[in-house]
Amino acid sequence: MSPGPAGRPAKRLARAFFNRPALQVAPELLGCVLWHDTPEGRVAAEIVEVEAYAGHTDPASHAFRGRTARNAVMFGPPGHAYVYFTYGMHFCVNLVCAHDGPSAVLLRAGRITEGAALAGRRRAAGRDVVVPERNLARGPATLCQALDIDLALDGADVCTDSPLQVGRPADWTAPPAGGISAGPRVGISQAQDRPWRFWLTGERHVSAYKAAKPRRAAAKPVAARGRRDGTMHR
DNA sequence: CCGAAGATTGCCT
DNA sequence: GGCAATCTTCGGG
Repeated sequence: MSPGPAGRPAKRLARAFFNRPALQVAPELLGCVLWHDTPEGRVAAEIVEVEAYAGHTDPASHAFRGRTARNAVMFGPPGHAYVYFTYGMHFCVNLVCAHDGPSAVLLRAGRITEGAALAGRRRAAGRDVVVPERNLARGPATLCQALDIDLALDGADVCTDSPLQVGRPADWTAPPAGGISAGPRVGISQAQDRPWRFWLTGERHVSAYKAAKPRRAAAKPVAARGRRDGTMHR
């Protein structure tokens, strides 16, 4: 038993919990609590929305095309955090599942249960705004910002002592009282038909669904490409 | 080496 | 609803 967030004792999830297919683990993470201890304090969140990503059989998975420097953690043992950087400014966090995948569960949204003031400061990030409680961790990148999760935690073992922990509250039940919903994953352009996104039905902290929309290619500059010396060509 | 897309977010119209 | 921001990663030539 590890000390969970104040007022809501949580038992740390064992490695065996993660040593299963992501599709099986994903819905069971709903209602569990993720927390990150930093010098500033602790921020904890109840997980309300997740997505499962399989390995070789899932074109939407980062691991689909094999191991690279970025996704290396997904190819390692279960129970570790796979954190990646995307869109030039955002982080997303996954929990690695069964080794024979590789597979992982993306944590998409949470309800802050401890450290809301700190989370709010991080989310405001210098802007002169007050982030509504509902939006503190409503989306994979905002969840990471609220909990200060970045590449320093890539590979962190959440099943042993690490600043990042995941626990199951003492009052956790499966299925949750309100039920679980499933639907297509957000923001992907491959395998959009697989209903591998899971969320707590009716939970207000679940992110708003946005279908993947291909971005128009950036307009090419009028100046010719491939010539930096001003040479014109036709 | 270069180009294009990306498991997104937030501001603007 | 459209799209800019911002840069890493990856695949193709």
